[in-house]
Amino acid sequence: MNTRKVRVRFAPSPTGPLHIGGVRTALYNFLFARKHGGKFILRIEDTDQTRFVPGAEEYIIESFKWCGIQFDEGVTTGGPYGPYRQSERKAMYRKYAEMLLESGNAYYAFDTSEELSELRKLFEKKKKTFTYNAFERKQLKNSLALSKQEVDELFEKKTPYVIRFKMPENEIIIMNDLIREKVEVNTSTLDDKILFKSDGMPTYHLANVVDDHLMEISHVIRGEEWLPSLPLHVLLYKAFGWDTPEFAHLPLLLKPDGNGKLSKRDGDRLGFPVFPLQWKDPKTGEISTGYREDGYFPEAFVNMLALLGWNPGDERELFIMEELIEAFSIERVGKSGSRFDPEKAKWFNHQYLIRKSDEELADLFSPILKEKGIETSIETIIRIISLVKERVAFVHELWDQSYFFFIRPEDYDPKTVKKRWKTDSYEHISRIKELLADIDDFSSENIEKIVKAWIEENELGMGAVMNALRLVIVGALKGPHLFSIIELIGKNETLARIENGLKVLGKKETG
RNA sequence: GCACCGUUCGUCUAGCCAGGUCAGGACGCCAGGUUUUCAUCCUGGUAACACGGGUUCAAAUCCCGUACGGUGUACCA
Repeated sequence: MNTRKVRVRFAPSPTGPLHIGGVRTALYNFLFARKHGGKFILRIEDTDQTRFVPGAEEYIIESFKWCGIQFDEGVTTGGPYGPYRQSERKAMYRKYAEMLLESGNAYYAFDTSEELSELRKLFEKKKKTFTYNAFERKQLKNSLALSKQEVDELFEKKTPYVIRFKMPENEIIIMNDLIREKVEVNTSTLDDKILFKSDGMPTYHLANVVDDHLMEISHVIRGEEWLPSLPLHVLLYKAFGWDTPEFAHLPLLLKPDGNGKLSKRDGDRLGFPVFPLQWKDPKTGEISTGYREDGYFPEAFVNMLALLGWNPGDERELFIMEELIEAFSIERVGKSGSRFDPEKAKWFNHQYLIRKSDEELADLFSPILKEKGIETSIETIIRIISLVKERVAFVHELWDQSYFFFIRPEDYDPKTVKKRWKTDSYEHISRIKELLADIDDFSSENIEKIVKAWIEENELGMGAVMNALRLVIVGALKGPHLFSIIELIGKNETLARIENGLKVLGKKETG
């Protein structure tokens, strides 16, 4: 490893919402930077004007803010290496392309996109692949094949041109990757990539290498989809005479089922988000849900992503950001793609939820209650949450576990009625009603003591009586400790519910 | 097609570099326990070294091949 100051970057293209794979790449960069006391930079790679999507950059920035991933330099914060948006750096790239032209590492090419795609089709018919390489470039329209006079003529006629990298022939390039170790490739299998487009913009390859150098990036940590262009990048550094940074190519996130990498479609199909935040497509108006909107805590989301492809080497699974920074190392990132598992994502959220204080959860749950038209004190909400929070993975699921604290049952689960409302249930519950009416200390413990004593005195089955009582109080056989519910809803409500239950359920005739 | 990368329970993974473990953990699933119910929780169980060769006393671990999968192959990033 080199001993340079650690400077890493995340360099998204603002072509849409950030996919969770991208978030993970950024996260690993962030963790790596923090771990080594380095800097983390956000650079926007918007060299393709045709694919620019309004709102995408803002979306990316907001996503990281939500995740707690902070940048030390970049479009948001500025910094000494700016500008951090490639469209604003446009003027400088040409110079670098020319340096390559002068050193003989690049050349002009005048072939049009149409001509090239014709060629590709032609080759395909012959079951071959067209590659713009050392062999083919001799018969194409470029400054290597054409005479100086022909080239000058083309320039005079203002013929559009691109600048291509002159890929050397039959050289073995040996590269090192922090995750994959040695990677070898023969340059003859590569092509003369375009570095500079006819619209005056650099392609990714040129802009990326130039900016990484200028911004003194020490480690390039990016997705595995870039591994095939690593030799080009290494050759580019060499052609410029620059030191190469260290490289680490992260494995991809795969679909939960079937083959291939995780895509937006999988989320729609299987019902889980693939984006951190909700995204509305500005063109179609289509809305894709996000982890934030689905009720995930950012800590849980980050924790889940961190463990997808990386592990600490011991058996810990729950990490807050500080702990991730402490434990992270690029060497412990796996080599193979990870299937995304929505079930485990929920489990992580559950873990974070049960660790939150009742007060904090109450603050989050209050607006949901308000929306349902429930008016109650925050103290009550806190007490209810303490009773039910272990049962849920998301704040919004709290309602399903607690609505009966607020709403008197109107109907009773028919299956339970059939099974638990027995011949003498009416009698028993009527007696309990009288019993409860006389209790002054309406605490869970006291009520429980009295009711249980009564059941024992009368030698009745605990299950039979308690289930019937639960049925009239809750409306179904579910929920936390029954006496806690009774205490919370209070004496008046309890008696009213029992009365209503008796009225609706009535006496069951012996059948 | 070609190039590169990869392959341990259904899933995330430990173990591989420095060969010797009943191949460990977590999610899920199943069973039992706890409980007045449901859920939680606890305990237990389920289940994997892609295949074939080699090297070796000994291979998940080292080597070779095959299969399968992924990515790339744009004037996209």
